[in-house]
Amino acid sequence: MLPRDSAQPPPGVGPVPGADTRQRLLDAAERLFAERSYEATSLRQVTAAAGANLAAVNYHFGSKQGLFRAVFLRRIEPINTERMGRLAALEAGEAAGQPVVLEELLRALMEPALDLARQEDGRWFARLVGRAFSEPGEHWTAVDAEFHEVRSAFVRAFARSLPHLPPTTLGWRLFFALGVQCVLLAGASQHQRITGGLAGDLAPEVVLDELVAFAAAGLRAPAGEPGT
Amino acid sequence: MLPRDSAQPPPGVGPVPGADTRQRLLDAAERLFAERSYEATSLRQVTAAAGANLAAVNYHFGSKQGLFRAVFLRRIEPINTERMGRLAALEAGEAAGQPVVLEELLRALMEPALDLARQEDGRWFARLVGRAFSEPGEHWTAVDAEFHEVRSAFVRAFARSLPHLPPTTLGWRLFFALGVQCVLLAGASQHQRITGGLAGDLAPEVVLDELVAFAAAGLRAPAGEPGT
DNA sequence: GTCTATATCCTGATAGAC
DNA sequence: GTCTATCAGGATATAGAC
Repeated sequence: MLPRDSAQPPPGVGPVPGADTRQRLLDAAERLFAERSYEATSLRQVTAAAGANLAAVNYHFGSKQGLFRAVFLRRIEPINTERMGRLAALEAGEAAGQPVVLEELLRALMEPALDLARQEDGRWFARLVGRAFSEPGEHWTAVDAEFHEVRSAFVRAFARSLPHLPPTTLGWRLFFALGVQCVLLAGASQHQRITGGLAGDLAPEVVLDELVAFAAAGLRAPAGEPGT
Repeated sequence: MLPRDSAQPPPGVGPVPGADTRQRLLDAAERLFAERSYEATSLRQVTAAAGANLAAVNYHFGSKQGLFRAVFLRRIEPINTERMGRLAALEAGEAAGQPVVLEELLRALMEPALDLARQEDGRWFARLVGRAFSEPGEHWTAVDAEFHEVRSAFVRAFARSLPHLPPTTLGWRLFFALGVQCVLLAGASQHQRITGGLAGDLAPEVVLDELVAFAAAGLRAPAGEPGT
């Protein structure tokens, strides 16, 4: 009997004097899960930051994992929809005889997520989702299915775009390319520390260009590089 | 008055019937911190896995963070020593007129850590250290200083090896290159899931080659890639 | 829908006997 | 060095009044 996705108060009513508890819980949890981590964040911290009651979490989301799942689904669904739309557009052109340029495929995959990172209300989520790659925990495996469709569709598209690569090589390079994207999402704010302050800040649009250029060059690297 | 690094029982005595509690605690904590996470691991789980008493953690390491720090330092110091040694060798050749090849610089940085990942007793630590890049938490900032020396030495070497790159571009690309390494350390076991089973398993030596080839190509990508 | 109050359990840390 | 026992507090989750 949880009001999962139902019964928002009628729109256009104005400030809604305190009715959007659900929304405020999602916002607060998103920020805290990103800033600390899922395990390090307590429901007490979430409800305090949201100005809500402790019991509200269980009422609206059933459990802490349910809260995490809701935080995650709220933002990943639009992103994945946009990714699939862009991929479909590229594939339509491909069917019409226009071969897909690797850089455009990378942008179709990465730009929707990186766009979020530069919007004020999406920065926390970007940091959070960047850790999906490497952070262990049940909260992640419980939402892993949301990646499947996009992942396999893009893997197929990359395989068509790089037909000369042996499958195992392609697999590892895609792993690297997806990994760089996640690392950027998770840690862009730390890059100054990591590179020893070598680079100044870069405008976010330029960072996307850098990311795409780096990943494309890596994917296109000559195969069979000799060792030491 | 903690026996931080003192008084191991005399070597050559044999099984040491139960005297190496400290070592067993480090091993158990390393595995659990890597498998779950620092926050998700309780000291009770650690001591149970180590066959030790709960109070032993506080006796040997002072606190949970002290335990983490000890787990970390035990392995990172030899790795960083080897990295600096290899870098010094490359720089000696450089001073003698032999320019440093980018791939060799990358191998000097990455091979010591990836070697660990393929040794039975280093696999857990590899997974753990791979998350240093993106995982938040005080336990990480408390050991961050251990990276400084190696980081800045290699950043300078990369800058000399890629003199044509503007500093900001170099900064981002190094961020990406270091990020790919961490992603591989943290998630090599997950790469099958992520790439949709496209790639079979690859022998670890070959993975290093793939990583170096990918990162080198990314670092050398033509600058000023045009946007969409 | 929102609240108070509470149940149940686990957390890191410590005191002090052996 | 290792143990038992325990402290003080925080964790998730729920029951039930309003």
